[in-house]
Amino acid sequence: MELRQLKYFIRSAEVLNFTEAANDLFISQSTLSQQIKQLEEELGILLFDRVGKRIRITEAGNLFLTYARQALQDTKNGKQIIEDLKELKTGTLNIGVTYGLSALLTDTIVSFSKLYPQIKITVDFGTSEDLLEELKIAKIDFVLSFLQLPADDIFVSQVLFDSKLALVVHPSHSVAKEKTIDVKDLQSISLALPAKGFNTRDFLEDAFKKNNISPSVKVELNDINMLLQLVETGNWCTVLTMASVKGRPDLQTIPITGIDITRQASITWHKDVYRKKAALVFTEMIQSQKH
Amino acid sequence: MELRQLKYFIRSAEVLNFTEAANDLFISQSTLSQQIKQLEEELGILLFDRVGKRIRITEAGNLFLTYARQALQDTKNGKQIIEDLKELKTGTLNIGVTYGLSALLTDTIVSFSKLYPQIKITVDFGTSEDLLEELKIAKIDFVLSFLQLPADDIFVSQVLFDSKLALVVHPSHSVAKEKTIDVKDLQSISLALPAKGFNTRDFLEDAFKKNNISPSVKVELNDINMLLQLVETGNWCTVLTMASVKGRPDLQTIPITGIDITRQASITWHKDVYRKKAALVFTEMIQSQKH
DNA sequence: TCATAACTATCGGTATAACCGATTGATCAT
DNA sequence: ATGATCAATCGGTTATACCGATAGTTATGA
Repeated sequence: MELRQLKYFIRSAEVLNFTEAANDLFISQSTLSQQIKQLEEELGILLFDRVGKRIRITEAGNLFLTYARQALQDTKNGKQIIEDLKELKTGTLNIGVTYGLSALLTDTIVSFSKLYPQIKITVDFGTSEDLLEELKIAKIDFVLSFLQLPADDIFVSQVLFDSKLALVVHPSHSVAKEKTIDVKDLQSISLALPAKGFNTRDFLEDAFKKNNISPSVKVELNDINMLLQLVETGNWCTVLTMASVKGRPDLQTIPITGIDITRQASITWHKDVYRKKAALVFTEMIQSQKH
Repeated sequence: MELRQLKYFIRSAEVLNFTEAANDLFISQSTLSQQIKQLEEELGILLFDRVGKRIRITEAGNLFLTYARQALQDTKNGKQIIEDLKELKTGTLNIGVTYGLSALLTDTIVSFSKLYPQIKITVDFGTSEDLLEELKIAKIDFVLSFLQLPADDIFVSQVLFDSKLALVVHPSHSVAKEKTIDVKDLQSISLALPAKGFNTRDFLEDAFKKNNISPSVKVELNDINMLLQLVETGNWCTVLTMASVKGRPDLQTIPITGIDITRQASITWHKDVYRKKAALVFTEMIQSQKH
């Protein structure tokens, strides 16, 4: 039994005329006759009575017709949901994002949701390591993070935009009046930084080392929001990319001079995993936003 | 898209391993790979991610899986109902019967219904002409009637049993004490007979004519039950086949001598219409009953 | 690190069966 | 009667489902 035969059968049952049904189905009458016969043989029962030059559906045919129609409808529904998925009328988008880039997500999520309200979005915060592991098992569709050498060639990355590291201070802080700050001067400021292991912290640590600078780190935190809350008290400063402080107008960013500490925000995909349309559209929206 | 491909897809989704699925499906791995690919091309979307030597179902695949399963289930249901029909677990039996033979139906309906309680039975009473018309358009499965020349060769008939015509009287009637009655003596008895046009009446009329007998018909009725009710009053007698009075122990049948008035109960089928199993079993039960 | 096993994709060839046109045989309308 | 209509059948062609072999990849283990 094949869907083809069910289609033939249904049309034949509708018009009760093999010749006409065959025309409708764009096949020859002989083919239709054969296929119906084949279906009848498989079911072990006649679906039509051949009375004279007419056909009439049998009780069995009528009973079977319901199920044939249903089966065909199911395949149509299945096709439709795939179309919906392609047109972003359904589905789920699973985003992985590191803490440092979480701030830039908000705007895109808002506009994406407005355009495609039927798409469900889940956001997974985590360290790069955690997220790449999730990406590996396709738990998330892509990872937004700062660029790092791909440890595994099952991943491919592309750069979204550059974002410089800057000193983040509260306006009440004494250095808040400065237009810029030299990297050497960072040593004299009490800093609150992301905990070691955080991507940005490791990058910073590396940059300090290369410039023989030993900053005075007073607080380490594994949560960027808490970190920014501490900065808001005015007791500490921190160093983050500009992108990380997006949407926090109460805080001030002061460019750091004497060192090039530009990070590249990037998106990472699994090499082999199908890139669902929702993911492609979403990342295009991120890239088209100004940073 | 064909059911074959859906089966392949479903099994593949279940074991997430083409090689194993191919074994389960008794096809080669290459064939499975090709068929899945074909399905994916038709849907315009990947159903599986091929990551390394593994496959993983995509979001689209998961969505589609539900519908594929449903479609397949529908065909199974369709097959099952056909099987049930063959096994007499469902379906409808439409019986056409002339008034004269309606009495003999009761016992068979009772025992058939006991054996196959899920089969719905409808009984259509009517004249032979009406019933044969219904048989022609397959509104009924067969006709139980007294044998007559098949006016149309789209019908085929077979004899069920012989049934003699007899005088039907109520015990209170004056002739009730007689063991037999000669056909000539019928002329002296007030008769209530089926209306002209009724098969039995026409047969009787013909027999009377051939024997130069003119009975005194006092009442004509187009309903056998009403006729028998009249006979029960003791005021009239009637002439019917023995079969017609089956199940009426309150009435007495007196054989008519001096004339051979044997009728043949028969079953008539449409030549070309599929004989459903319920109908075949039912008629076999009728034939196996004693008359 | 290298070999091996496990797994999927692809290629070329074969066999099956879907398909067609022509024909037959039947029925229906005129 | 006669032609029109319709389904079944036959023989031949084409499409394709299928297979085995193989390539290419990844995971496993010595």
